[in-house]
Amino acid sequence: MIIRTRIAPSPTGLFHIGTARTALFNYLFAKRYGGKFILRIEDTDHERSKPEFENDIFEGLKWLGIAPDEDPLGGGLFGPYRQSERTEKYQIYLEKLLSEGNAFYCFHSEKELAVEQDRWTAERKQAFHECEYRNTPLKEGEQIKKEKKSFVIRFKTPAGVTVMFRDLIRGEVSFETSFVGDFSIAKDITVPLYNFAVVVDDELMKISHVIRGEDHISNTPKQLLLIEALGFSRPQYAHLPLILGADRSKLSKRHGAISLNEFREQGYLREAMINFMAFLGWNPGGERELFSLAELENEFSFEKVQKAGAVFNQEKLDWFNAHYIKQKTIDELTQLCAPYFNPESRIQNPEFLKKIVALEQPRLKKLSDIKESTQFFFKEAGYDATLLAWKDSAEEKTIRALECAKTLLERIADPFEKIKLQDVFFAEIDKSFQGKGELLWPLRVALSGKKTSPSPFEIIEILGREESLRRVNGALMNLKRR
RNA sequence: GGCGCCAUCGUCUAGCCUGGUUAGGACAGCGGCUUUUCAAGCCGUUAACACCGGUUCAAAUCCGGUUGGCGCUACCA
Repeated sequence: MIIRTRIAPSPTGLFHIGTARTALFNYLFAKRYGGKFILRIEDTDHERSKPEFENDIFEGLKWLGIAPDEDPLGGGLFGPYRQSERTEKYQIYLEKLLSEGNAFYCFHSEKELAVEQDRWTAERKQAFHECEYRNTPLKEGEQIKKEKKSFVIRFKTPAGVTVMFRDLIRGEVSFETSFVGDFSIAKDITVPLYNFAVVVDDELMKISHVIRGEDHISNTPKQLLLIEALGFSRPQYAHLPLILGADRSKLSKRHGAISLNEFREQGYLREAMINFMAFLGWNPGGERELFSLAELENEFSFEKVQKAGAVFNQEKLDWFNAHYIKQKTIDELTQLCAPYFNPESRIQNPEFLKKIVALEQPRLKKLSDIKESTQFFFKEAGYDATLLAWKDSAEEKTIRALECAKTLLERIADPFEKIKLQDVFFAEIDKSFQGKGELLWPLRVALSGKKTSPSPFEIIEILGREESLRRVNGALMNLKRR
């Protein structure tokens, strides 16, 4: 069998992390077995679909490096790949269902339906729709349709049947049709609804494996029923565990689902995103955690996919990101950081930028951190004077440390070499200091205004003697004024 | 409410299928080292089998139940 997997997002919102993870797993499975990965846009709901959201999906996939083999942009043998362009195809099967008596027109109003639902709830029963119109002959239905303005096409669900399927991740899952009800499949002959459209598309696009989120499990029996009525072939199913928020509920747009492109804008590397997402619900079993996309393609299997939902852990993502940032060469990293520098730094020459990127590399969690963490190279930052004191050392000691640094700086001729600078400092250091931290911490803060920054010697080297002296003096004044 | 899915450290998870482990790793936390500051790195450490029963010499592992969590419950996808 030729493996064909697909993702079918609806462009009604940004391309978020859950969809991206589903895409990744589809891609990995397809690549693992030499199959095709397809992107289909589910925009049957025209009003809610927006082109910019569709674009967000294309861009996100491209950025991750998991571009589909067939999609609305590049096309393919089974297009079109946008549901809004496939209406005639759905119509054929809708007519088939109708004429064979497997579907019917339902004329209940939304209000009537709501009343029925309330009744079921009150009786503590399943709230499915058992339609009185299910046995109305098609001819008669079409007649009523002319008079009534409100109607919907429903599937005539056979009663008392057990629908069973083998999920690649969960094993056997079964549903009783008596709990499914006569579900809607189209608003009209030219307006198909989700459950029906997917089934037709999957058949026509020869999809062999449907890999999607666990939230679709309860749609599966409906789709299976349609597949059977239409005489289609069943794909294999794999329902992925959900990605959860910190409160363990499904990550959704309204709470915490950040779009993939937002991660990119914040400066998360694609390598980190891929590695992190792969481990959200999957684990190869060994102790290794660092995998490239290519390595993932060779390792992926459904047996190693988790059944329970996975909480999205930003700290772990940051760790992956910091790791991949450290792997970059200075040239690569400088390029990646370029868009994040503040405006003043743009005018600097590339060699200078490379120097400060190299200095900050071990401290970077995401690329956008570069702006904030290198700002002090361009402009003296304001800071709280109490930050100047190392641990709990006394204020006069801090002042002494800075004065010591000042005299040393004044004595050294600019330009200087880093090693020499450090040697001079340590040779001349006032012996009354407990440890060198008492000198180095205040100096570093005076220069950078930050509690985490590169070494003072590295900063002085870049800032130069004059600017360094100015900042040390500034710190001194700051302290004495208090 | 109904239906479905699920249940190992705070989080991601290994182990479960094929019962016997000091229940392993990673992130975060904490402590230390780096006889020089912030990081980084390295080392160490805290911390879990939801509960109750059954089977068995032996249960995280097999079976049943309970509890809990989540998902779905549209003329959305």
